[in-house]
Amino acid sequence: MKKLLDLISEEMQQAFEAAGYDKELGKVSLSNRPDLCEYQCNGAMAGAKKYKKAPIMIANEVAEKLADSKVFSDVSAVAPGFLNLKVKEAFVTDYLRNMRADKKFGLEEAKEPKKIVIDYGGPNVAKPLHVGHLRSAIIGESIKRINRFAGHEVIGDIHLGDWGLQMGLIITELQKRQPDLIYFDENFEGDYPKEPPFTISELEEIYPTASKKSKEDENYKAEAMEATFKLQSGVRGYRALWNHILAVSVADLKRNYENLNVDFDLWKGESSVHDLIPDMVAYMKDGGYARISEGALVVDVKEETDTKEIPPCMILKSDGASLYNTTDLATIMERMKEINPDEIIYVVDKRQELYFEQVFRCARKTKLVKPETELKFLGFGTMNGKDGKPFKTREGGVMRLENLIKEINEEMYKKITENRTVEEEEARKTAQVVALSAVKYGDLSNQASKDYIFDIDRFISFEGDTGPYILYTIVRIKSILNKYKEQGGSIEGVELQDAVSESEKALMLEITKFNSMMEAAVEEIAPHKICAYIYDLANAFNRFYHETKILAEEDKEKQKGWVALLILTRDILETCIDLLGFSAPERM
RNA sequence: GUGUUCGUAGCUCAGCUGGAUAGAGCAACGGCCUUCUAAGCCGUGGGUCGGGGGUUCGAAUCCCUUCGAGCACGCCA
Repeated sequence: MKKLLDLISEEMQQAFEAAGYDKELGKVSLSNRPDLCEYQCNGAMAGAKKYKKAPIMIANEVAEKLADSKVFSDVSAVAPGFLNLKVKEAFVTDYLRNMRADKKFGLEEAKEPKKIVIDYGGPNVAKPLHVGHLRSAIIGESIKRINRFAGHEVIGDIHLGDWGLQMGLIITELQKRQPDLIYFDENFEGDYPKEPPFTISELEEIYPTASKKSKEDENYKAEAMEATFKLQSGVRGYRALWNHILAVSVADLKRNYENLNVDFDLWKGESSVHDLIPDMVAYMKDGGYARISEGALVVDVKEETDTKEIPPCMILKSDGASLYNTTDLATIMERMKEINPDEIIYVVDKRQELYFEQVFRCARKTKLVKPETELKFLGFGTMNGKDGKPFKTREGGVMRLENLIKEINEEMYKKITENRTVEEEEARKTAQVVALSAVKYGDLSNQASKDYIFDIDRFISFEGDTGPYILYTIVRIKSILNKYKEQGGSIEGVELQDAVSESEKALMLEITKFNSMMEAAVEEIAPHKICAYIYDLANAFNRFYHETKILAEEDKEKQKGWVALLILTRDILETCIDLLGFSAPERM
């Protein structure tokens, strides 16, 4: 569907042309003076110079041509040359009817659907999720959904940190604690047990202990590196242990992400590409891309146009070991081979921007990707506490994600049960749903690239620009629709009617913005635009709600029109929050 | 040092490819419930858009400069 502003602009452009001016001048935008008009056109002022005419004269001539317009109910030329516009109710109604009939409420699906891989989440195996993982999960999930809605094929990959020294550390510590485990018996040739020799909580305790020891003790560190090497070279028992670690850890991660309403299509990790590394390194050497610098293997990625020094992209460390770059490049190689995406989006902490710039350039230069493959870095800012410094627990440690969510759920439960009687089970459930909206909306309503202040009290508030406020609005609509049905009304075949009040028209005009908003959100990868939109939409609805008694309306046709409007508003709001990654309860 | 992002109301944030009087929310104050969820709605006060220059008929927005803050700058991920 065409965007409303485009339709209006076309009408205006015809008028400009009819009056003898360049039609390009007839571009219409939203009014920035809602007290004066709904839309405005500034073309007369832009054309004043070209036609050596006072802008107001041009505006007047154009306005005359629009006297019988089917689109505008009011066109007035105002000094110094603004064209102030109001649209006809029927024109808006017609547009909304088309929106209702359209699957995507008027958003045109991508003409050439792209295959997009989104790399987000990025947790480490055997380490609990902490607040640092929250943004990547929330933003990545939303972007995945937004792109799918726009008609693209999207594959979400969690990209686990499941390889390297951290695994060696765990195995080493395990060996210290349980040296008799069959996995450490080099002569064992039978099948290893199916049950892991540890639980997730043990695992989560083992890693920090091992990490600490290795920092204090050289010998311990050497052992861990040895274990890492054995694992990577495929020693059976080590591989079997690693598989246990992975399985236990992934099960726990899945549970945690599920609570966040986040899921991944692929659970690949650094280990997935380990075997590809030798070939890739050989390819880079043979292709003449890589050279030795200070003992390390690097690919130069600086370009003529750089305003700063871009260091080369390191492929192998001077000790010959692989590093972050190596696995990331190998992952790109693997993705191109197995998925062949048109685009890969990395949802990563913005501090890694330079690093990814190097990786992207390297991938291009070495032709790991096609020239037309887009590699996008979506860096997000830090989640800070109220003091403006990185978010910490009260004790100053890193906050576990699970605990944070638990705490917020508890706060929300308290709020919900305050001054009202709700069944325990429903209250718990509702609290969880509303709490998730609070956290996600709190995060996504900020521009991803900026740091933001994580203020629980503000986010879980039901007042103002918050997730709970949006949910409350949806629940209100649902409640009216339910009561309407209880009264014997049918929602089948209800049809939108022309607005009869200011607030109703304002609500309808707000709804019409959906497709242009979505287009921008997709184009700019900007979930916060959806937040801003639904907040405005919720406000417009609540204003309308306040002055319109729907259930008490005598005129049944009028009432049906409102019911249709309610349904459309609800559907759009629910579609939007789904794109943000949360949902609304039936009651709250 | 180099690069980069940012600086908008007391606080937290919007502000699209330059347009009229710079917007929300919170906090403060004042109204509105015998009627669909008052977790709401309506209203009041609050601003040198960090400073200075420039481009333009017109700048929070574009350019330059300056001050201030964050972040990144080869063997961590």
